[in-house]
Amino acid sequence: MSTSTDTLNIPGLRMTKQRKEVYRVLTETRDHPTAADVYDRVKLSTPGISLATVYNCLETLVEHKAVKQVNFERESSRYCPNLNEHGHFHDEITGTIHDIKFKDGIKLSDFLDIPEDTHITNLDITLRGILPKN
Amino acid sequence: MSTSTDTLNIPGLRMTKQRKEVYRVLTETRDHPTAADVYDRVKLSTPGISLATVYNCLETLVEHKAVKQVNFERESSRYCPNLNEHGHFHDEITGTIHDIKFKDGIKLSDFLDIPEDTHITNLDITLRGILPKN
DNA sequence: AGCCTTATTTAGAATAATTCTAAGTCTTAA
DNA sequence: TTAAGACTTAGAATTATTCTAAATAAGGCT
Ligand SMILES: [Mn+2]
Ligand SMILES: [Mn+2]
Ligand SMILES: [Zn+2]
Ligand SMILES: [Zn+2]
Repeated sequence: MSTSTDTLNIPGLRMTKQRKEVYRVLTETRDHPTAADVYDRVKLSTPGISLATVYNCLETLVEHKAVKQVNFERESSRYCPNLNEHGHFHDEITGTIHDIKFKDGIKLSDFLDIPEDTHITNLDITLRGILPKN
Repeated sequence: MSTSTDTLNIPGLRMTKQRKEVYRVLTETRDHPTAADVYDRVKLSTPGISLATVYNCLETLVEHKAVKQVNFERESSRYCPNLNEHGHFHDEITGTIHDIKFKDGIKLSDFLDIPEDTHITNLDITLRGILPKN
């Protein structure tokens, strides 16, 4: 919940102003913004940045596993700085997206029928729905 | 596993040749084809069909819950005639996509931390990985 | 500091999946 | 039969994203 003030550092990468700002925007408000959202926010502090650079920075951050890319259906990709394994819930009333934790100690094979020893490299769980007592 | 010979019938919809053929192609080979794949296959029996019509038919079938639309990351949508609730596994070696059953009697809240009484309208689970002894 | 090499950024063009538009065709129900 | 509406079609448009090529910035080294 608290904002880390550590500077992002990825070995072999130049921590340019643009990369730092894109990353800062993602950690500052964890609302799963799209690239266009990030662009709008970064422009406030870095007016000269281009949308291409925002896409480049996001791609770099994703490649280096500093953030996650999250897709809902065929909408624009969204970006998430939560590196813990988690799913996403899209609230149909408010439009907000919430991180969903997996129950502690649960294994994929506890709820999915997958062959023994399958090596899972990626797992995406996304839900849409309506929260109670809304 | 057996192919049903029942004709698809959706109340209020005209079962045109195009819709029947698109649906037949989807049930005939359950390999999760893209719209372009479906187009190629339907053209064999219905050479005059247009890609727009394939998209229209797929959209109609999805809207009426006769088939499911499945998305992997930002790839082209794929289509699946399996109406049981299931997830998808994308085999990174062969590129094939497999349906994944949920374990019997499992509830979402058994493995996900969601507020009580949340009304889930949609659930997407997709995995990528490598099968054993490949 | 000045110079060189390479990474990064940038604007704009290109791409690709999908959706839209408008016109033609088919179905169905009086 | 005929009119209304449903459906299909070709091609244009849209939109998120990626690509291209030129400009700039960052480091490393002297
Ligand atoms: Mn996210
Ligand atoms: Mn599928
Ligand atoms: Zn998240
Ligand atoms: Zn399926």
